[in-house]
Amino acid sequence: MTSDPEKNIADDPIGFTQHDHSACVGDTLAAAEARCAADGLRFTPVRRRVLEILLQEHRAIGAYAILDQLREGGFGSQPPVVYRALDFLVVNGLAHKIERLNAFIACAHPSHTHAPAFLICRLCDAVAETHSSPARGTLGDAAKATGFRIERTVVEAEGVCPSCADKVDA
Amino acid sequence: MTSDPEKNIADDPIGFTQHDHSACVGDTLAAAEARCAADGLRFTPVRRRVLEILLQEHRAIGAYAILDQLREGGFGSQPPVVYRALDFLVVNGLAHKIERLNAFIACAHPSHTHAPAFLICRLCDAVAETHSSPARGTLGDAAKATGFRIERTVVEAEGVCPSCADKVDA
DNA sequence: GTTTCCTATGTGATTGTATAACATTACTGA
DNA sequence: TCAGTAATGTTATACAATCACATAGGAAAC
Repeated sequence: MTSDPEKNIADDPIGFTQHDHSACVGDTLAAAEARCAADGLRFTPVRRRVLEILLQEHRAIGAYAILDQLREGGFGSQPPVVYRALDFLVVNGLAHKIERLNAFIACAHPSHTHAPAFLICRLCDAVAETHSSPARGTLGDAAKATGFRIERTVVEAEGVCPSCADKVDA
Repeated sequence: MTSDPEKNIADDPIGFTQHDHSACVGDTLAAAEARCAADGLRFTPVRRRVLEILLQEHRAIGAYAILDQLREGGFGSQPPVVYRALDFLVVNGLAHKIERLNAFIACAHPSHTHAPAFLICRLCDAVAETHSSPARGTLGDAAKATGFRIERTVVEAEGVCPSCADKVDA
């Protein structure tokens, strides 16, 4: 499940589309660094490395898989190390947790705050990030009717991505 | 977190409303039994007991909490016992998993198939079930645009239920 | 420049969640 | 009755997350 370096350039499905992967890693990392500096947040080596791992993987990966990669880089190898870094990234909108998978993924749109939603392929585990406004629509109506105050939403769709659908149909 | 028998009659918040709880347990259990018989499914003692536990609790509870209660009834006491029963209930629409909580809850509308959505109170852990049509709206549009085929959706809103909001404001 | 405080990290231990693998039992239908 | 399948029992283990406490590092006050 480790990313193949051979595939890093313009050959990796993210959000089910192709793109220049190495550039996207570098760009996002630089953007994250800039934003942390601007907001007075400390973008420490561990946090940076964890975000880098998430960006390279470009699919949802579990905390312990991240930990394995951290270990190789000489960082602390105990679970709290990775969970603290992930918590920082999630709280500051640089990563998201996919509840369905108990796994994490780098945010695809870190620039603006949003209510993220995910499309999860059950065959290849690729995850595409989009956004939703669940507070509008049926759910929002139900909340309004009962007097429930929504603070945060989890919206995750499971199914088959176009690339895997092609393979299955073939 | 175990349900208090004293509260079982008409005094338990479900979906943030009051109702006759003992009747709802019995009725739902009977309905489940009837439906399994009709569909050729085996509503075995363990499965029945797990559904009963979920109905009595009427909030999301973890697999191991269920296991503790199973044990008392002389059922197998190993994790697979409860996970298999839960899987049966979830697959057949008699229970749902709340991904956000890694916990399970009896289905509130077992009669008709639906895309369930949940309102989760972060203060009292009460969970209300409603329904959504996430395939319509922003998420559906994104899926359509990328060619993703949605098979199942997880929609969970976290926030504060009306009852807890009253207490906080007071 | 040093002291102080707060934040972040390192580490060991533990708890909670979930599944793999395999043996055994029990229902169903030929 | 027998074979096949579905369900259960049980051991072990993998994966997920947190607690508690010690140590180090950076920022601000003095």
